[in-house]
Amino acid sequence: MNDGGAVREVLDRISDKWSLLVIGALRNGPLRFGELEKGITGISQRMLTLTLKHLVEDGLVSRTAYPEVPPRVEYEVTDLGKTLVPLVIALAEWAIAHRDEINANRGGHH
Amino acid sequence: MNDGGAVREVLDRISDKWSLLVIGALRNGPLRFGELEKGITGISQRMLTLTLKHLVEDGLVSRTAYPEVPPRVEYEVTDLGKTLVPLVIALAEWAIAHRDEINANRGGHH
DNA sequence: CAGCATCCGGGGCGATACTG
DNA sequence: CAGTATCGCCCCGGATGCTG
Repeated sequence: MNDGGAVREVLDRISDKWSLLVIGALRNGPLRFGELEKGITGISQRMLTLTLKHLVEDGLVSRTAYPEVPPRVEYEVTDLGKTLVPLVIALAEWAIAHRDEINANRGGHH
Repeated sequence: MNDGGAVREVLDRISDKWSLLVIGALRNGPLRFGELEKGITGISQRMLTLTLKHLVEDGLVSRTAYPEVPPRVEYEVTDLGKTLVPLVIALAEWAIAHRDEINANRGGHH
Protein backbone atom coordinates (compact mmCIF):
# COMPACT_ATOMS: atom_id res chain seq x y z
CA MET A 1 0.00 0.00 0.00
CA ASN A 2 2.92 2.29 0.56
CA ASP A 3 3.74 2.35 -3.09
CA GLY A 4 5.99 5.32 -3.37
CA GLY A 5 3.45 7.57 -4.94
CA ALA A 6 1.13 5.51 -7.11
CA VAL A 7 -1.84 6.27 -4.91
CA ARG A 8 -0.94 9.95 -4.80
CA GLU A 9 -0.59 9.95 -8.54
CA VAL A 10 -4.10 8.68 -9.13
CA LEU A 11 -5.61 10.59 -6.25
CA ASP A 12 -4.27 13.79 -7.73
CA ARG A 13 -6.45 13.19 -10.74
CA ILE A 14 -9.72 12.59 -8.97
CA SER A 15 -9.44 14.47 -5.71
CA ASP A 16 -9.58 17.91 -7.22
CA LYS A 17 -12.50 20.14 -6.43
CA TRP A 18 -15.09 18.67 -8.80
CA SER A 19 -14.13 15.31 -10.34
CA LEU A 20 -15.80 13.11 -7.75
CA LEU A 21 -18.94 15.22 -7.88
CA VAL A 22 -19.13 14.86 -11.64
CA ILE A 23 -18.62 11.10 -11.45
CA GLY A 24 -21.32 10.92 -8.85
CA ALA A 25 -23.70 12.98 -10.93
CA LEU A 26 -23.30 10.50 -13.80
CA ARG A 27 -24.04 7.45 -11.66
CA ASN A 28 -27.48 6.81 -13.19
CA GLY A 29 -26.69 7.21 -16.85
CA PRO A 30 -25.61 9.80 -19.42
CA LEU A 31 -26.27 13.49 -18.93
CA ARG A 32 -25.92 16.54 -21.14
CA PHE A 33 -23.56 19.39 -20.38
CA GLY A 34 -26.38 21.65 -19.23
CA GLU A 35 -27.89 18.98 -17.06
CA LEU A 36 -24.59 18.49 -15.27
CA GLU A 37 -24.26 22.22 -14.79
CA LYS A 38 -27.69 22.40 -13.18
CA GLY A 39 -27.22 19.25 -11.16
CA ILE A 40 -23.91 20.11 -9.53
CA THR A 41 -24.41 22.91 -7.07
CA GLY A 42 -21.94 25.72 -7.36
CA ILE A 43 -19.86 24.52 -10.30
CA SER A 44 -18.90 27.12 -12.87
CA GLN A 45 -19.06 26.52 -16.59
CA ARG A 46 -15.33 26.77 -16.83
CA MET A 47 -14.65 24.17 -14.17
CA LEU A 48 -17.25 21.80 -15.58
CA THR A 49 -15.58 22.05 -18.97
CA LEU A 50 -12.11 21.48 -17.57
CA THR A 51 -13.17 18.67 -15.24
CA LEU A 52 -14.97 16.82 -18.02
CA LYS A 53 -11.97 17.20 -20.28
CA HIS A 54 -9.65 15.67 -17.72
CA LEU A 55 -12.04 12.83 -16.95
CA VAL A 56 -12.34 12.07 -20.65
CA GLU A 57 -8.55 12.11 -21.01
CA ASP A 58 -8.22 9.69 -18.11
CA GLY A 59 -10.79 7.38 -19.67
CA LEU A 60 -13.23 7.67 -16.79
CA VAL A 61 -15.91 9.45 -18.80
CA SER A 62 -16.90 9.30 -22.46
CA ARG A 63 -18.11 12.19 -24.56
CA THR A 64 -20.62 11.76 -27.38
CA ALA A 65 -21.52 14.67 -29.64
CA TYR A 66 -24.63 14.28 -31.78
CA PRO A 67 -24.54 16.13 -35.11
CA GLU A 68 -27.74 18.04 -34.56
CA VAL A 69 -28.90 21.62 -34.44
CA PRO A 70 -28.79 22.78 -31.75
CA PRO A 71 -25.82 20.69 -30.72
CA ARG A 72 -26.30 17.98 -28.15
CA VAL A 73 -23.46 16.41 -26.17
CA GLU A 74 -23.79 13.60 -23.70
CA TYR A 75 -21.34 12.49 -21.04
CA GLU A 76 -21.31 9.04 -19.55
CA VAL A 77 -19.05 7.04 -17.25
CA THR A 78 -16.95 4.45 -19.08
CA ASP A 79 -16.50 0.86 -17.91
CA LEU A 80 -13.45 2.06 -16.02
CA GLY A 81 -15.42 4.93 -14.56
CA LYS A 82 -18.15 2.55 -13.46
CA THR A 83 -15.71 0.76 -11.19
CA LEU A 84 -15.23 4.04 -9.38
CA VAL A 85 -18.90 4.94 -9.02
CA PRO A 86 -19.62 2.74 -5.99
CA LEU A 87 -16.72 4.30 -4.14
CA VAL A 88 -17.95 7.78 -4.93
CA ILE A 89 -21.43 6.92 -3.74
CA ALA A 90 -20.02 5.47 -0.53
CA LEU A 91 -18.00 8.63 0.03
CA ALA A 92 -21.01 10.82 -0.61
CA GLU A 93 -23.13 8.85 1.82
CA TRP A 94 -20.38 9.04 4.39
CA ALA A 95 -20.19 12.79 3.90
CA ILE A 96 -23.92 13.23 4.39
CA ALA A 97 -24.02 10.90 7.38
CA HIS A 98 -21.18 12.60 9.23
CA ARG A 99 -21.53 16.17 8.07
CA ASP A 100 -23.16 17.47 11.23
CA GLU A 101 -20.68 15.69 13.43
CA ILE A 102 -17.73 17.21 11.62
CA ASN A 103 -19.26 20.66 11.69
CA ALA A 104 -19.91 20.29 15.41
CA ASN A 105 -16.26 19.40 15.99
CA ARG A 106 -15.20 22.52 14.18
CA GLY A 107 -17.52 24.52 16.38
CA GLY A 108 -18.82 26.29 13.34
CA HIS A 109 -15.79 28.48 12.79
CA HIS A 110 -14.02 28.59 9.42
CA MET B 1 -27.94 12.78 -2.88
CA ASN B 2 -28.20 16.13 -4.54
CA ASP B 3 -28.05 17.94 -1.29
CA GLY B 4 -27.24 21.44 -2.34
CA GLY B 5 -23.66 21.31 -1.22
CA ALA B 6 -23.40 19.11 1.87
CA VAL B 7 -21.28 16.59 0.01
CA ARG B 8 -19.09 19.35 -1.41
CA GLU B 9 -18.72 20.83 2.02
CA VAL B 10 -17.34 17.64 3.54
CA LEU B 11 -15.40 16.66 0.46
CA ASP B 12 -13.60 19.97 0.60
CA ARG B 13 -12.19 18.95 3.93
CA ILE B 14 -10.82 15.58 2.96
CA SER B 15 -10.10 15.83 -0.74
CA ASP B 16 -7.16 18.15 -0.38
CA LYS B 17 -3.74 16.96 -1.36
CA TRP B 18 -2.82 14.94 1.73
CA SER B 19 -5.72 14.23 4.09
CA LEU B 20 -6.74 10.89 2.63
CA LEU B 21 -3.12 9.76 2.54
CA VAL B 22 -2.68 10.59 6.21
CA ILE B 23 -5.89 8.79 7.16
CA GLY B 24 -4.72 5.81 5.17
CA ALA B 25 -1.31 5.83 6.84
CA LEU B 26 -3.00 5.61 10.23
CA ARG B 27 -5.18 2.64 9.30
CA ASN B 28 -3.25 0.15 11.46
CA GLY B 29 -2.88 2.14 14.62
CA PRO B 30 -1.18 5.25 16.03
CA LEU B 31 1.95 6.71 14.52
CA ARG B 32 4.37 9.41 15.54
CA PHE B 33 4.94 12.59 13.58
CA GLY B 34 8.24 11.40 12.21
CA GLU B 35 6.86 8.03 11.23
CA LEU B 36 4.10 9.69 9.25
CA GLU B 37 6.63 11.93 7.56
CA LYS B 38 8.70 8.94 6.49
CA GLY B 39 5.70 6.84 5.53
CA ILE B 40 3.99 9.33 3.25
CA THR B 41 6.04 9.81 0.12
CA GLY B 42 6.62 13.38 -0.86
CA ILE B 43 4.87 15.20 1.95
CA SER B 44 6.64 18.20 3.41
CA GLN B 45 6.90 18.87 7.10
CA ARG B 46 4.73 21.92 6.74
CA MET B 47 1.91 20.12 4.94
CA LEU B 48 1.99 17.23 7.39
CA THR B 49 1.63 19.71 10.25
CA LEU B 50 -1.23 21.57 8.60
CA THR B 51 -3.03 18.44 7.46
CA LEU B 52 -2.85 16.88 10.90
CA LYS B 53 -4.12 20.09 12.47
CA HIS B 54 -7.15 20.15 10.18
CA LEU B 55 -7.90 16.48 10.75
CA VAL B 56 -7.72 17.00 14.50
CA GLU B 57 -10.04 20.01 14.23
CA ASP B 58 -12.53 17.96 12.25
CA GLY B 59 -12.40 15.22 14.82
CA LEU B 60 -11.07 12.59 12.43
CA VAL B 61 -7.70 12.19 14.13
CA SER B 62 -6.63 12.53 17.75
CA ARG B 63 -3.34 13.92 18.98
CA THR B 64 -1.62 12.66 22.13
CA ALA B 65 1.52 14.33 23.46
CA TYR B 66 3.55 12.43 26.02
CA PRO B 67 5.43 14.63 28.52
CA GLU B 68 8.82 13.13 27.83
CA VAL B 69 12.25 14.26 26.74
CA PRO B 70 12.64 14.14 23.84
CA PRO B 71 8.99 14.84 23.12
CA ARG B 72 6.82 12.12 21.68
CA VAL B 73 3.51 12.76 19.94
CA GLU B 74 1.20 10.13 18.56
CA TYR B 75 -1.61 10.51 16.09
CA GLU B 76 -4.50 8.10 15.77
CA VAL B 77 -7.79 7.97 13.94
CA THR B 78 -10.79 8.66 16.16
CA ASP B 79 -13.98 6.59 16.14
CA LEU B 80 -15.31 8.99 13.54
CA GLY B 81 -12.13 8.67 11.54
CA LYS B 82 -12.36 4.90 11.69
CA THR B 83 -15.62 5.00 9.78
CA LEU B 84 -13.73 6.66 6.96
CA VAL B 85 -10.77 4.29 6.90
CA PRO B 86 -12.44 1.51 4.88
CA LEU B 87 -13.40 4.00 2.19
CA VAL B 88 -9.86 5.33 2.02
CA ILE B 89 -8.48 1.82 1.72
CA ALA B 90 -10.98 1.03 -1.02
CA LEU B 91 -9.96 4.18 -2.89
CA ALA B 92 -6.28 3.37 -2.52
CA GLU B 93 -6.80 -0.14 -3.81
CA TRP B 94 -8.80 1.22 -6.71
CA ALA B 95 -6.02 3.65 -7.48
CA ILE B 96 -3.38 0.94 -7.49
CA ALA B 97 -5.52 -1.45 -9.52
CA HIS B 98 -6.33 1.06 -12.26
CA ARG B 99 -3.25 3.19 -12.24
CA ASP B 100 -1.70 1.69 -15.35
CA GLU B 101 -4.96 1.84 -17.24
CA ILE B 102 -5.40 5.52 -16.49
CA ASN B 103 -1.82 6.29 -17.41
CA ALA B 104 -2.27 4.40 -20.66
CA ASN B 105 -5.34 6.45 -21.51
CA ARG B 106 -3.38 9.62 -20.98
CA GLY B 107 -0.73 8.29 -23.30
CA GLY B 108 1.89 9.40 -20.85
CA HIS B 109 1.62 13.11 -21.63
CA HIS B 110 1.13 15.67 -18.86
C1' DC C 1 -26.61 24.60 -26.52
C1' DA C 2 -22.02 23.76 -25.48
C1' DG C 3 -18.22 25.37 -25.29
C1' DC C 4 -13.39 28.49 -25.56
C1' DA C 5 -10.54 32.84 -24.42
C1' DT C 6 -8.95 36.07 -21.23
C1' DC C 7 -8.17 38.40 -17.07
C1' DC C 8 -6.97 38.14 -12.28
C1' DG C 9 -7.10 37.44 -7.21
C1' DG C 10 -6.51 34.21 -3.23
C1' DG C 11 -4.44 30.61 -1.28
C1' DG C 12 -2.46 25.95 -1.50
C1' DC C 13 1.87 24.32 -1.20
C1' DG C 14 6.99 23.86 -1.18
C1' DA C 15 11.62 25.57 0.55
C1' DT C 16 14.12 27.25 4.06
C1' DA C 17 15.43 28.76 8.62
C1' DC C 18 14.56 28.72 13.47
C1' DT C 19 12.78 26.82 18.38
C1' DG C 20 11.12 24.33 23.08
C1' DC D 1 11.76 15.14 17.99
C1' DA D 2 8.08 17.84 16.69
C1' DG D 3 6.94 21.40 15.44
C1' DT D 4 6.57 27.27 14.10
C1' DA D 5 7.60 31.30 11.13
C1' DT D 6 8.32 33.51 6.94
C1' DC D 7 8.69 34.06 1.95
C1' DG D 8 7.08 33.55 -2.49
C1' DC D 9 5.59 30.98 -6.66
C1' DC D 10 2.22 28.68 -9.07
C1' DC D 11 -2.10 27.68 -10.50
C1' DC D 12 -6.78 26.69 -9.22
C1' DG D 13 -10.87 28.52 -10.04
C1' DG D 14 -14.48 32.48 -10.48
C1' DA D 15 -16.28 36.29 -13.59
C1' DT D 16 -17.05 37.92 -17.84
C1' DG D 17 -17.44 38.08 -22.75
C1' DC D 18 -17.37 35.77 -27.35
C1' DT D 19 -18.21 31.74 -30.90
C1' DG D 20 -19.97 27.59 -34.02
